[in-house]
Amino acid sequence: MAPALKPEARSPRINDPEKTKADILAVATAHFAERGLSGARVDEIADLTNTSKRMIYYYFESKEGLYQAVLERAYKGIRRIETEMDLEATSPTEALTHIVDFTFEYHFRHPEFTRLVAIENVHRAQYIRAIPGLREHNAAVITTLQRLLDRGEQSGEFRAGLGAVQLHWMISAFAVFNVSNDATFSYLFDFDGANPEIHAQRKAAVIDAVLRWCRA
Amino acid sequence: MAPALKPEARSPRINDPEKTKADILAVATAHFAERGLSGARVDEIADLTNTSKRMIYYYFESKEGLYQAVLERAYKGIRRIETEMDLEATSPTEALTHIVDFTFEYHFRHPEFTRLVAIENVHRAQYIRAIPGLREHNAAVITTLQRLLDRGEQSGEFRAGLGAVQLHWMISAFAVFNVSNDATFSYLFDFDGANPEIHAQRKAAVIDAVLRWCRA
Amino acid sequence: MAPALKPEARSPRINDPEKTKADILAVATAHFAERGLSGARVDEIADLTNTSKRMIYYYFESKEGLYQAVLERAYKGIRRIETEMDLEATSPTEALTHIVDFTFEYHFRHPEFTRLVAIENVHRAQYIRAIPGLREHNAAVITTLQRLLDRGEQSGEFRAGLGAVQLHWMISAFAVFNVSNDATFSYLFDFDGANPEIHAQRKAAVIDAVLRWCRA
Amino acid sequence: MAPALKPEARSPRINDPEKTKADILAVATAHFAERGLSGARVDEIADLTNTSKRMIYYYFESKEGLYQAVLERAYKGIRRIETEMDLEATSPTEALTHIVDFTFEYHFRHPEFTRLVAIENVHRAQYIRAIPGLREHNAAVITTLQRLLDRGEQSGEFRAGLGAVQLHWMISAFAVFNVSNDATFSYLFDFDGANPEIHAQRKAAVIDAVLRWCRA
DNA sequence: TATGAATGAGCCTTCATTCAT
DNA sequence: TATGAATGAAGGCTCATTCAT
Repeated sequence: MAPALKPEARSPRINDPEKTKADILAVATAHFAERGLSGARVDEIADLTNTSKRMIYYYFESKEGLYQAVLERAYKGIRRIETEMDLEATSPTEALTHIVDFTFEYHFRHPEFTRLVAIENVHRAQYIRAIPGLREHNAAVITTLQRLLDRGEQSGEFRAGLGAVQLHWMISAFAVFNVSNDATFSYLFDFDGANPEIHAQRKAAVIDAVLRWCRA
Repeated sequence: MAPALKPEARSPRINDPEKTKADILAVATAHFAERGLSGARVDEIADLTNTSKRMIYYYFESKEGLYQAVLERAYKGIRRIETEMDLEATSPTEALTHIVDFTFEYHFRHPEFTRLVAIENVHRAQYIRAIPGLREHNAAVITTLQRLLDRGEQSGEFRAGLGAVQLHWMISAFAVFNVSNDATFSYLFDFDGANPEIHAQRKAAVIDAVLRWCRA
Repeated sequence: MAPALKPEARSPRINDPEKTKADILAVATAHFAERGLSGARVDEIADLTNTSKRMIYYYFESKEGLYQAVLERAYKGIRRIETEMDLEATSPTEALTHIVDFTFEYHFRHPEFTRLVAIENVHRAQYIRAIPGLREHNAAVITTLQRLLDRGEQSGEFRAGLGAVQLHWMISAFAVFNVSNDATFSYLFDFDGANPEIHAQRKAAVIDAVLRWCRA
Repeated sequence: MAPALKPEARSPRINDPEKTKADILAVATAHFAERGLSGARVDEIADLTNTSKRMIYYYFESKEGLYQAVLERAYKGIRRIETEMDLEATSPTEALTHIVDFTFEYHFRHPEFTRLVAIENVHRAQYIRAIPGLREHNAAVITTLQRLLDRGEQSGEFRAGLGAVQLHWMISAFAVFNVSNDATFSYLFDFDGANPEIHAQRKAAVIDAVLRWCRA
């Protein structure tokens, strides 16, 4: 009988489910963000992982299951941070400035998230529908903004009749487009969004635009 | 015995290169916009065509060649119409309103174009680089906007120091995001961008935001 | 009605059957010799031709028909020159030297012919069987050699019992192997057969070997 | 109801990498030798195998990768046997006789090897360049022959000034040509190399020719 | 829990050849 | 005689997934 190989001689064996899953998710997030759902390759993801391809199927059942898990984790990221913002302490204008700044920066610093959202839109939001609790959370964002608009209206800083959803839409448009369309835009207009100076200018313009839209 | 099929009933033999190419391009545009580059299937495109799969390779050499041709045609569409706008005849404010309105509507009515741009961004603008003359045209858009900003500054309607590229960026952000992220946004916020009323409101808000950003 | 294009404006039109065929054959010879029968591409041959692909089928019926025509022309080349040799005028040893020298040089200077023969052997001599009169000619070569061996035996220069076919086989082995296996041999032994000095030495060795084999 | 197939009756699942690879290599060797690189069909090879086409790509990556592996294995065959010859024990003449005989027979009994070499030459030795250690081994053959020539010169059996590479070239020419050009030669001269009597005669002539060339 | 081996279905592409003019 | 357009069949290769251990 052939003697069994010593564990040390074999490829690293993790044997910690949570770690294994986290490892796969991290790799898959980068890969899906880079290549899209159909462009991604399960083999490539597995190769970049500390585990084998089989484990992907063991934990996530299918390529699409993995993609869904990736989406879920990505949305959890922005959710967690959003809820940490303290907006009540400052003036409405300051709070709004903070929100726009934060949103813009978050997308800029998490391009994988922004790209995943773009990819998910190519698939007509087919997969986020399976993520539980997602809509509920986002309702919370709207509530927050509505409260802010109300406060601003009362203080006389903001004009009346503004919709919280429309405001969120506007802020999102800027934050998302900045990342998701940077490739074509910076190519077509020699206007590199990754350049720190341009980034700062653009963010200032965006904050300015939102404030002007809200101001009384 | 089965009677011989009439020529018209058989798989049509076109023998008109332009027609054949146009047919393929039309089908491919819809298909790529729907599925993305990697998600698209050459077989499916061919099946929806009046010709065979072989002709796709005859005229476009590869799946990517076809995709590039689709992109080129799509960009030509918005280019042609843009150059037809007469902006000199009206006041700066009216002209700007017209531009924003038009851009917003164009993307809304040509979701395939907008989706193709999103898809191309997933691929880091890799394929539009091969389209000749694209950047030159877009430089023209900037020139047009700059002239408009200048006129507005002289007439006292617009404030000084605004950048034409930044303005174009802003308008594009709204027009593109409105279509490309509609799936996730309308799902998450029950806010259907295809609804005519919502569409009108949103367009008004967008025009408003741009004008307020420019106004002196 | 669209006016007909002037002849000058179109791609060169030969309209001389013999010239067209010769053009195709020349291109095809080089191509088949380079790539083999299955490796050759009708499209590539057509592209290198002054005519169109359709003409290949018009004159040669099929890829294999063209290949056969190429083989036939190649064999005609060596046949014509062989019959021009005057071997009767000189001594048997001189005549044999001349034959070996000539055969060795002919193959060396017509590598396409030698390569075509190698390719035809890969196909188990399947296509030369269709060339009329080929075997008859080669019988002539044997007759010539037999006469030479007889003369040599009578003059006492050559030993008795040598077979003309075996002699031809030997000479052919050297002449053919020198070209057809040069690629592997020169790679494996750093022994470039195309180098003039090596070529001369090798030819001398070959002539020497044949003469020693025949000598009484 | 149809009874379930016994495992043995189903498409065999080997699960033994070495066996699977060996199976593929054996089939592919015969197929490539028969059809050439471009003429070979991966599907056909797969069909003759105990595994599926997919496994060919699993182990050999591509058709060319398989072809390379086939070449490597074929060259290893002749290498192994060559090194087993004991040449030091006998007289130079006997040793040389043995080498020529052995080489001639080896090629004759392994026509696939000889044909593969011919095919590789059609491809200008493009693929053997990737086989590691091949040239080093062949250098060994030359060393062996040189030692033999030296011994023969000292014993007075061989003449001086003979080159080992040229000697190897000559022996190879006979051994290779005998197989690789048998199809055309035996067709053209009604001289079937596979006939045992002719084979024996020819081998004798070849040994004779080589010895006469070397003899003092 | 973990893995290397194995696979069927299907994808992109190419090829020799023919049709319409 | 000549040509560009068109094509069915097949070829090489890849993919997500499952099996045996």
